[in-house]
Amino acid sequence: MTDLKRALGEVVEAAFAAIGAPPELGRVTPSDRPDLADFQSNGALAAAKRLGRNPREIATAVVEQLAGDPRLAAVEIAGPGFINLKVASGALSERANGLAADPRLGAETVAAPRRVLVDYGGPNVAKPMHVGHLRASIIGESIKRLYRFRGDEVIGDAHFGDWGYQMGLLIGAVMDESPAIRTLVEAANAAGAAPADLSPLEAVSLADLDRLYPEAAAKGKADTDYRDRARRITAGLQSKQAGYYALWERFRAVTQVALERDFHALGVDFDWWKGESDVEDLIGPMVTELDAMGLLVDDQGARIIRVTRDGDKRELPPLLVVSSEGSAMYGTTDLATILDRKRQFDPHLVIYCVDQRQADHFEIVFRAACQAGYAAEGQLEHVGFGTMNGTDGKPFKTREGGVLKLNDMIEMTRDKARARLREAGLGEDMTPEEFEDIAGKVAVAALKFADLQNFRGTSYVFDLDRFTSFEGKTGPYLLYQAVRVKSLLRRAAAEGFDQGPVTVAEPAERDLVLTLDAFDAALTEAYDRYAPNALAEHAYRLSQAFSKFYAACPMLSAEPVVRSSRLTLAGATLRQLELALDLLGISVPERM
RNA sequence: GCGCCCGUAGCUCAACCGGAUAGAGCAUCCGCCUUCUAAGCGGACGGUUGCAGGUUCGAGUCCUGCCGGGCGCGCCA
Repeated sequence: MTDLKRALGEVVEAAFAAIGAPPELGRVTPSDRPDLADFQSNGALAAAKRLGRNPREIATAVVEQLAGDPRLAAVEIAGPGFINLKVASGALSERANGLAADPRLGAETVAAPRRVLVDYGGPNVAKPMHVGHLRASIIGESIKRLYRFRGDEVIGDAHFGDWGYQMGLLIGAVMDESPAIRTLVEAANAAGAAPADLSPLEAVSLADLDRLYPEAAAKGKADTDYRDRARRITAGLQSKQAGYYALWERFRAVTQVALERDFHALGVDFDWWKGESDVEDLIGPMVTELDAMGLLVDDQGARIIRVTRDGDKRELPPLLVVSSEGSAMYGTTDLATILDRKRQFDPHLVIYCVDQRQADHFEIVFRAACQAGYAAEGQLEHVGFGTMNGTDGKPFKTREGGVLKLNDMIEMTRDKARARLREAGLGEDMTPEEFEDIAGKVAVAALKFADLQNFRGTSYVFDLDRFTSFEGKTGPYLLYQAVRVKSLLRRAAAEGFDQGPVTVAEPAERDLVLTLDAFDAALTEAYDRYAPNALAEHAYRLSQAFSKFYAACPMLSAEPVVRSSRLTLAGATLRQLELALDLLGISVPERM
């Protein structure tokens, strides 16, 4: 089912072709001047330049070709040669009926589905997630849902940071603190078998790890012996010594519980919980293979891959594959992960939803992967995002200056949502469970919509009061609109009112149908540019268009034919809005 | 030093291959609830798109320089 924009585009493109102009110039876009038209084509101006003719003359010739199209109520030339198209009400009604009958509400699927892997979230073992993980989770989840909805086969991978020197540091620190654990780990290492009784490990909590890690990291920097011990432990873990491994598994387990709680609270879930540890065994053979390909170069005692290319504006650092001390580096693991994913899933596209600051790192890794033949040019995409800042414009910190834990942020937002609901006098007739459910949904909507309404590349200011406001361009406003339609439809159903064929008559109805029609264009843009904000914008516009329609066009009290037409519009709006919100990772309660 | 990103209304942000009068929300002011959830709707106010040049019929968008801000620049991840 084609939207009006594209259907009209085809007609105008054909008209351009008919007069000997490049057809692609006939592209139709929503009008910049809604007072004059619904759609416009600017191509006559460009065609005039190419053909050396007068733009208005070309526009006139094109308009003649369009004459008689029943979908067009008016075709006019304005200004220097803009072609303005006004859609006939009949065509709008027909389009509305098509949308209402379409389970996808006008959304197309991609012509050639791909296998796509979305790498997002990026939690670390032993460290609670903090606000920095929020954007990756929100944006990544939305991109995953969007790609899947458009027909691609999509895997979301949390890509756990669960390996390396940091683990060695922590194992040492935990053993220092707990003699019981030290005894257990050392015994298991000596025995070469997993401990029979794991119960002493249960004392290890995420809070302990979170407390110990910064101390251990600091000590490791200052104290050479301490660092060397951590490295030995790391090596022991990597060779899977039973005691270290058992303790590490405990780290993973306690972390995952907290991560799942946070992700669940945000409505984020993954298909894969793979981590750096999963590719550990691949690294040795991969290095051998890279060496055999002749890609590895010895440099200052390390083994590197040079990735500079002709035309680079500056010299990009090489990929450090093996450090001078013989260990694999961050980029090595990333490269091995690319190889692993190729073997496991053979993706056409891997989307890395990671902070923009890692742009250079990914460029280096991607180039190396292409050189090694682990991926083709364009198959690896770093979808970077900006930072979330405090009201002072600097990266967000707590009042004490520390990093805010994600769980605390979610809790703060929930508190705010509860307070807002109570202020509005809502929830008094609800069970505590329902109230909590709604508060949770309002909080998630507030956080996610505040994030996703901005283009991902730009940084934005975190302002909880603004995000949780029920007024204006916020998540709670969108939920309110959706809930209002639900309430209306419930009443209509209770009265036994049916939905029926749409007849577009009022201006508010025209605008609503035109907005509904723009859904696929928003999805396409969001998909092509990895830009959920295009979809967020559409959801907001749809809500606004509906709200105007709601104010201008009474339903329950209207004549039966008008009523059934408007109820169909309301129903289609609700379904498209809920769908758009779902693709943003936002779910709508039944009532508020 | 080199490189990347950013600079749009008082504030927070948009702007679809370069198109008409640069749009929303908040804030401020004025209207609208005995009728479907007013968490809403209508209206007003608010701009030399950091500055200076250039390309173009046309520039927030492309190019050059400058000013201001953020970030990154091999043995952490």
